[in-house]
Amino acid sequence: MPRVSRAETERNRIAIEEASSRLFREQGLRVSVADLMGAVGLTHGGFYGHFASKDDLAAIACAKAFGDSVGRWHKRMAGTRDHASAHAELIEGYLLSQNLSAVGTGCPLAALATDVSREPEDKPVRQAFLQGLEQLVAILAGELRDTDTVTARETALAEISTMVGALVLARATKGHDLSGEIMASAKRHLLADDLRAQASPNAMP
Amino acid sequence: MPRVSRAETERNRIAIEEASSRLFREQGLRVSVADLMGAVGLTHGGFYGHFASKDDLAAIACAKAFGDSVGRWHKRMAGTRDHASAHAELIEGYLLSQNLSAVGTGCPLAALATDVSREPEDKPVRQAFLQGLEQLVAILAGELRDTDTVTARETALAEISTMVGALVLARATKGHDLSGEIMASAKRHLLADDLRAQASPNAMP
DNA sequence: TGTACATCAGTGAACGCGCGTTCACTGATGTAC
DNA sequence: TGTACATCAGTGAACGCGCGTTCACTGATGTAC
Repeated sequence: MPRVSRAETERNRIAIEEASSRLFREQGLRVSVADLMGAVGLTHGGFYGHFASKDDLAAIACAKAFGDSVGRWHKRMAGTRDHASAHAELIEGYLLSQNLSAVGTGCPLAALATDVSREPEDKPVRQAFLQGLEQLVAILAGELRDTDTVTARETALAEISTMVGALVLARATKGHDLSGEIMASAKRHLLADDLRAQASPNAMP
Repeated sequence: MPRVSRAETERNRIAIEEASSRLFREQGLRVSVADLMGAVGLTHGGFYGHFASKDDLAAIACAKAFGDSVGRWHKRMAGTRDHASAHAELIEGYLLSQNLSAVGTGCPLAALATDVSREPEDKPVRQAFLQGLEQLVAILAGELRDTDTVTARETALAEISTMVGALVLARATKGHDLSGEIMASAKRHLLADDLRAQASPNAMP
């Protein structure tokens, strides 16, 4: 039954983007167009009525995944009393053990970084990834009141590296004790840094 | 010209393993059997004379990649005066900017973690990855003389998470300023921790 | 050392399958009157 | 509001291609005498 209403078409487009955002994170950018369309109950042929190419959708889906993360990070910080506790909340929320399995709804940095690094430089998904990473870095740095913004950014970059590395390694070793050890160790070290920062003169808001 | 000598056959097998170890890291576990064989000048049909399956070779190639890393880590530490400088050497050697491009000869943790995490639990490459990671953790923890071995292991796990995350994110943003910033920030934070550890009572060897 | 023959490493066609993208087609939606 | 018709979202076959694995075959290597 072809030719659906305009409202239905728009809903389909959004559904494809959402399903792709999830499936790309779960299975990588190699998921087939047929699988992406099938996930919302459509066939592959209609894909090009919505998107110029699979590469185009990859960039859109990647940006959408970062948008979800930004929203989740803001929501987590909403209930906190100060910058220090907001910062700790972000770290603890990121290194929750349940995030191990939640690849499709989880952080696109951990899910897509390696896939993106293997994409040619001109692919649009690289730009989406770069901008998404910058957004998350800015949020985390915003909760760090170090000596200056340069130091805050550097610290945020190092901390995000730790969080992403821990999640990626813990996922690769899922089912073994090491997996949980990695998550716990990363969390403990990041929060210990927090305590040191709070103890230092310019640490409090 | 089929049927080569036994010595030649053995050399071919080793060449396939070495090429695979490199190609899997560069392009992921999805590299085709034909490409792997083609990389050493053979055709795809002969593959199953050497290996039971592509999954089998993936585990062998992964283990080989970790073996290379272990060798490189030991070589780096060889010229150092004490545990603290050996530890710093490992961090600096890992976060060299030239490692950004050297995916095929670089650390399998950064190159393969996401691919491995997407493999089913029973695939042999997961075991090879787990054992390889444990080897690298043991080496790094061995250079950390914290209060006890448990703390050393925890610190090593957090540090390796930082190193892997930084390399993975820097590769995904290659060509942009952010890429170098990530590597530099991770290195600086890890080495700053080193100084704190050296200043603490049980830090020196 | 020389000969006859068994072995088996590597070849390339074939298996059934899936890939990204294109396109003629269908028929319900949207619109002009 | 009702009718006629143009639009176009989605379908499914088709394009050329590549996938992992199998297998009959080839002919140089290895071995038994």
